[in-house]
Amino acid sequence: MLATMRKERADAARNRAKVLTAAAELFAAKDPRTVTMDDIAKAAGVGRGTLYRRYPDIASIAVALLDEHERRLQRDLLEGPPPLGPGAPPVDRLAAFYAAMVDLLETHGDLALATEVGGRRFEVGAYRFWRAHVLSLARAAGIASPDPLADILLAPLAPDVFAHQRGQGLSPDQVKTALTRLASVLTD
Amino acid sequence: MLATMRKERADAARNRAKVLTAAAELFAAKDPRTVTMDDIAKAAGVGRGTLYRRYPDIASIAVALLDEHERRLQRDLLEGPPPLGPGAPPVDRLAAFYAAMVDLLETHGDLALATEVGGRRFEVGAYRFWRAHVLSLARAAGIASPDPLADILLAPLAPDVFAHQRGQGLSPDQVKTALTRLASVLTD
DNA sequence: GCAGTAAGTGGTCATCGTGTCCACTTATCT
DNA sequence: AGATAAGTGGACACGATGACCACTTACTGC
Repeated sequence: MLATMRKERADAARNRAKVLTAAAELFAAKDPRTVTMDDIAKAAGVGRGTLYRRYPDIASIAVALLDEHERRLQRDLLEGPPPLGPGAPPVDRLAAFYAAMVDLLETHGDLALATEVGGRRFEVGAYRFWRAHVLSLARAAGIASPDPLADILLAPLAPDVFAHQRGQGLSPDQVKTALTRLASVLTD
Repeated sequence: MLATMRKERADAARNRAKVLTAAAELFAAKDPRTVTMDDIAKAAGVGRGTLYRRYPDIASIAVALLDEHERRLQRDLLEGPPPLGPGAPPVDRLAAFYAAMVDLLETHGDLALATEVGGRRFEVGAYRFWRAHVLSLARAAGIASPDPLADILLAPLAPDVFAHQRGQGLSPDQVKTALTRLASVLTD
């Protein structure tokens, strides 16, 4: 019952790669929220059916592209060196997390925006991970009821918020500084 | 040049009212983000063209409905009694603003969600007002560069964030408490 | 009152994106 | 080589958008 699983067909793997690179280029080229399934299919040179076989919607494609970058950060948060990883005070760890997320948004903000279509932001796995992390930091800081605070502390990292700030002429460093101040709510 | 302006026709005013009440009911009845122009036109008993004459999109209708409620809060912020209005310390004013916004979201969250379609959240007039208010509070608190902080402090009030928190079982009071803690970043 | 006029009305139309479906092709296993 | 299931891609139906325009109606100045 475990030997019956065929490995992925070679042409399927090739198409998967073509789809992902084509999608990445499209997301980077124009407003990610206006990219359509048809655009990606055409750019990748595959049919729409092929696209829908693996990805139910645009957001899934963007999530697949973001995945590897997010995984690295997630690993660093769990077992990397302080202040990102364990060992530093909660306030510093939160500030470090904020800074890392700003870097992530700065380099892959287009993908992050694309994952937002349909308003599924809170349902993707990554959000739950970030939330669990912030929640544990808040607990470690001795916050009484940290649950409502977790979503509040994550809200400023919403892709559209960051994009808006960048569009207003704010630099990533300015945002990082402001977020570091925000992290101080874990003091007391 | 001022006598040449005709007043609004009686039937137009009647239709405007029919549209607004019908839209309010629809937004309250189902997920506001799934309400369509056709739905509203049908429910109001008018044609689609009539709808588009005054409102370019769904968000405009929701904005029109939210407007009066938001205006009252805006007036209180500018000239109401403390701690909402002038007179109290910035931290307390921010906390009071947060509490008032939670109440607004609790009673009219459906409209707030409807104004978000198309991702125009930062372009509507209300956002600029809230931002200017928070900005002035941050300045009054002696924050060095308050501009990046303003958007960050407003992010937790995004309609979808609040809706998500409510959906997770959090009560308005819990959210208010957490936001009050957040307001303490204006201390120092 | 009574035209004249412009605002208002409502249905139709073209367009676009979505997601499903299915007949056909092709890689992989035996 | 033949069987089999995975994979492919184009066609299709559907739903929503927003523009368009011929018709109607309420206000205007005479």
